[in-house]
Amino acid sequence: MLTIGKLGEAARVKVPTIRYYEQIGLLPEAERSAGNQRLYGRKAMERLAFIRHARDLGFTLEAIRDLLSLSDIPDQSCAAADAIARAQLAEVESRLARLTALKAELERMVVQCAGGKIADCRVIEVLGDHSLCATDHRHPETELAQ
Amino acid sequence: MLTIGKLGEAARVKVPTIRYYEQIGLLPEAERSAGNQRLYGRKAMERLAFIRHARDLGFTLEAIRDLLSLSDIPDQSCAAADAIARAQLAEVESRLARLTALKAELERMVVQCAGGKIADCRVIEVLGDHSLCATDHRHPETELAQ
DNA sequence: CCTTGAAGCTATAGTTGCTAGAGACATTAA
DNA sequence: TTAATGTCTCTAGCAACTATAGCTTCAAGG
Ligand SMILES: [Zn+2]
Ligand SMILES: [Zn+2]
Ligand SMILES: [Zn+2]
Ligand SMILES: [Zn+2]
Repeated sequence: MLTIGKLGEAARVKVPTIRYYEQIGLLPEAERSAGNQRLYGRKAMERLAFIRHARDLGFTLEAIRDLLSLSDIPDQSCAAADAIARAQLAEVESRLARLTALKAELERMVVQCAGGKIADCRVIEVLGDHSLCATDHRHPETELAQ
Repeated sequence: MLTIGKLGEAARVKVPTIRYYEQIGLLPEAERSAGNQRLYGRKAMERLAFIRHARDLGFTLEAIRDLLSLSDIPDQSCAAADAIARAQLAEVESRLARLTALKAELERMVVQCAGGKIADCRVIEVLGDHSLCATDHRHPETELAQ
């Protein structure tokens, strides 16, 4: 059995994050030692590794919650799990598209500035006027974090 | 003079967001009508458009605050502004690199799954074991939102 | 002139996914 | 034994908004 610190080390997850996952019900309540400290076995370790890996791949905690529920029913079809992964892929692709446009605009701005005074700075100028942009990079609707 | 609603419409910024920007000091306190409602002129409009455009390009509010301060001193060198833009470009490039790796892993997962039962699902399997991944896509350090 | 509905006001709390602190108890090594 | 580290709970904070509640103000129609 591992203490929370050892578990965090093993899974490369910070201790408060583990407690947070327990608090929101993503990890089950841990066993406790005589002195009330959390103790973890191999199952908890695997579950945490799954969460960590899915987070590294950009899945939200909600998606991970669903994936974990699904993974508990081995006999069921994996269509739902695959759908979550495909949705995540689509999300990543849309962010990629957006970031690619941003990169182009930022490069243009930076390259075009001759580096004189603020009054003539192309960076400031472009930021004040989207019509100087080459692409329409604007926020389409709600695109969230990561 | 525009009411907050008209300003928001014109700049495509939601009304509560405008009030929020004022609250955090990104926009100056607006003039008020006899009935205590905010009124905006062309200068406020331009400032808000600048903020909105910079946000669309992924700049943080902190960076925008600095850019706005700089833009108020037309005689000074634009080196600092250019540096902020270059830092933002670097940030976008690093996010792009990470997302590109994520996309590859997600595609691999989704393609490899034959679509049977959860017990045999490649998506679930890979999420549980990073060593099945082709690249090291893991969170390097602190990479923030957008 | 009056009413109704939309738009505005303030203040507070919620979102996501953590992270940081305070103050108390537990465990471990010297 | 004592000091250092680890763990406990609870609360608050981060970015950048968004949503709600309960009010006041305004513009248009009858
Ligand atoms: Zn410049
Ligand atoms: Zn633009
Ligand atoms: Zn599958
Ligand atoms: Zn992996």
